[in-house]
Amino acid sequence: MDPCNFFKCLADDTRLKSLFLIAKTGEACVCDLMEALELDQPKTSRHLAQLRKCGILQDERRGKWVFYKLHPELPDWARGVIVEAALHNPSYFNDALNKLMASQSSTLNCC
Amino acid sequence: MDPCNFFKCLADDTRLKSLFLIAKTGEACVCDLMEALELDQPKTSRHLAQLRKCGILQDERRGKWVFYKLHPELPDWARGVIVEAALHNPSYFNDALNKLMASQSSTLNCC
DNA sequence: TTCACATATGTGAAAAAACGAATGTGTGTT
DNA sequence: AACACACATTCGTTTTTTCACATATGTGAA
Repeated sequence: MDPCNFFKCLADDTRLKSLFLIAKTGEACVCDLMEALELDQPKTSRHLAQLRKCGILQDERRGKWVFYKLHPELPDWARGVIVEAALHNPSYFNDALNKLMASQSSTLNCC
Repeated sequence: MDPCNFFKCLADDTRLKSLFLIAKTGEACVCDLMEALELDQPKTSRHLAQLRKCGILQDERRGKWVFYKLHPELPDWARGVIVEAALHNPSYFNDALNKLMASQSSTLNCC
């Protein structure tokens, strides 16, 4: 995990918010992230793919859906950066987090 | 300090190594950073200026030289990100750090 | 004031990253 | 098999970032 590449991955609004949301909730599927961040599907998917390819996220398919979580082998310092940054910048993604948690706890939700 | 902009500032080899060097040594002047990182002068200066303008670094002129250090009002979480990342990635900038410390401790050095 | 040195900035070109739209792939259902 | 849905990827374009080169500014010494 080259530190410069790692920070490049965090240096985008879509990716950083996705990471914060996933760090806070443990995991999330693509459709919930799309709705929480109000993004179209290809954009969401492309950024998640980038985070997966560099080893920050791990994906897991369950039926039709794909869930993303922080990669279990992500180095502790890198995980710490994400968690601490999320902890100290709640206003940056609070709206999205509320939407995401509402989806995840709703029985009406797709997944 | 918007977290996305903060990470954008770290997402470049020159800037990240400069920050790591400054975090490790406390402060450094532009000419020492240039030599340690083997970069030309405008490139070094431009990246340091970017870090200064976004509030990560503070500059201080002493005679002909300008010294940079981490900004005293940098939020703790942001300082922690830089310090922890540097601590866990020594091989990323160790060569440059050795050169920098050699310059700083040499009486032959310019500043 | 003139000069040498250290640092900063303006400019246009090149490289890299992000984008939207269309299409492809995998899965469960009928 | 045919279909609907969730997600991934390709492609050409636009935007953003980085770069090298030239030039400007600030400082101390002669």
